[in-house]
Amino acid sequence: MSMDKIVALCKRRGFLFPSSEIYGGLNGFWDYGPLGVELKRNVKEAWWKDMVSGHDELTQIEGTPASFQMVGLDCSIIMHPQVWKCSGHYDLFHDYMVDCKESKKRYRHDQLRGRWLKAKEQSVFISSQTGGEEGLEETQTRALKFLGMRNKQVGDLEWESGMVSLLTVKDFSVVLAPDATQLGTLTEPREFNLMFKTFVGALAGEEGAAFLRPETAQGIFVNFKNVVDSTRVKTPFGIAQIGKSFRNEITPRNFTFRSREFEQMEIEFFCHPNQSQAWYKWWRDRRYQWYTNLGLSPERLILREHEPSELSHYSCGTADIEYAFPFLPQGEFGELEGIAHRADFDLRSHQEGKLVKDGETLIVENGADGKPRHKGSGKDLQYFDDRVRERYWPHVIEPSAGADRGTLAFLCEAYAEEPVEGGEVRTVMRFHPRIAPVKAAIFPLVNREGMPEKAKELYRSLKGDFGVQYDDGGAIGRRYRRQDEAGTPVCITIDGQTMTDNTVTWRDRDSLQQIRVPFGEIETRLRSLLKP
RNA sequence: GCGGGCGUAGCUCAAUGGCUAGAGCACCUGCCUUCCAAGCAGGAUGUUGUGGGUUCGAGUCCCAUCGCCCGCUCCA
Repeated sequence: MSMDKIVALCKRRGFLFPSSEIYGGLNGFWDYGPLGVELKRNVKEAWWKDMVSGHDELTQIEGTPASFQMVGLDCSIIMHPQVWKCSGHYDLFHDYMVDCKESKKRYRHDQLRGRWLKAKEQSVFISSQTGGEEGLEETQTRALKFLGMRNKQVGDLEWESGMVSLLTVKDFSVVLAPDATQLGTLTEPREFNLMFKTFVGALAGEEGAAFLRPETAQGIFVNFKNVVDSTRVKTPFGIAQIGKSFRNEITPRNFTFRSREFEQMEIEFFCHPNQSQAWYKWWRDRRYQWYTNLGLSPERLILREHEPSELSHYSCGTADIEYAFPFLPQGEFGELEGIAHRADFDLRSHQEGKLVKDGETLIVENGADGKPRHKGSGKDLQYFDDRVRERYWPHVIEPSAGADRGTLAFLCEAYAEEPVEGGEVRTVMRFHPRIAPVKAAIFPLVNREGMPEKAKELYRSLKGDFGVQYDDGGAIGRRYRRQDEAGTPVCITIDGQTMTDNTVTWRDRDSLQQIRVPFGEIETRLRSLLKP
């Protein structure tokens, strides 16, 4: 299925528009139109209902170690800057980059290193991206080439230092960049920030610098104590949040898949360390199931467990739920959701200071001065279980879903073109009724003989409880096709027979079947269609 | 960030540097219409992505810029 057609339908029918389009658009930002906003709201509401408000904490679900509670949260987008230092985002997302004017390549300033070499009466810095033995070899080869010497003249090279970081180099005019043939092709280091920087207070200045959150999860961790103290939740329990996040993606691409402003649906699930592996597996499988329940085909949806080498420094298990988007090459998948076992990394980091892995354990990362690199809050974020009088940092399972990515996957999955009688091709969005933007359309078969009045009466009676549309424009077939493109599961037509026996035509979007349904059954039928 | 391609009506596309930028579909109004984009009559639709330049004359040629797509890079 071609992505172009899906994008075109989204634009034409009002699912998605480029942001600020009349001014030429803005790369990495998108707007949801009238149909799109309903679709995305339905996705978010299905998630919130299935994960939070509809959760039964009294009953133990089969396959889980225990019953559990779920509560929600909605925290501010701008938080104390220290949050992002302790979470690791500041270090991970905040780099200085240097560009090579000759090779057009870009490097992280702190990742380049090299050796000083005496050459032609001056000192030059032969740089490399690799360290260790490999780096020594590489700088040697490059030095020979740069000086136009033969391999057997290796012994004549006059090295003035071992491998040192580019950070120690002040004068870039004597640096040979890793892919350059001449000196001084690197630009000055430029700040490269994947987090959106902003300023709190009317007066711009570094002391007011802050960041738009790159994820919603940290708001949950920093409110962990507040929630525990205010709600009587006991482990195991989860805190959920839906909200906007912001990342300065280098290459926004693939429609809304990689946007700079996006919405997340995240859960931090706090449990006893002994049970965390069991919970991790259960959440992973449950979240996969959620997507298939809402219509994503298992043929296009995979649950991919990360290789140990792929894992973040703190994680002891991560799985991605990935969808075979039409814009990806055959056999490739794009991430919809990550389910990570984060252990006690976050709570401890916000208490003690940013942690790093030391062998199998996590310790506070120290700066050059021997003090914590990023100081924590110092607040006790341990959980005290007064049922067994035990104090501990709960381990955390984090199912983190992209609302826009999920919505995009549902759009791609729903899109279908199929031949119909008469050689025509019909375009239909086969949304699960729960997420369909419009639940039912109401038509009078013709605009006379009391049909419009009867149809409007039905429309008004349903409008309060369901997203329904009224349409009396053009021929009936045209109206059906219009609703097919919007993904409306049911069209209800008031016709001549309605006037005599009080039944309507109930037309199914996918099968095109028409049945007669008594007026009084309409609401019940719609309701059962929308059951989870 | 680099390289390539593209940008004309809501959509698909025309228009040799030269007349008022057209056609089909879709859309709107009316008529007609008893079930899957039917018919008839009429109607509206454009700063040719944007800004400069060359030219008597630019949708067409040049430059810049924005956006989209593809590949690389980057990121994870």
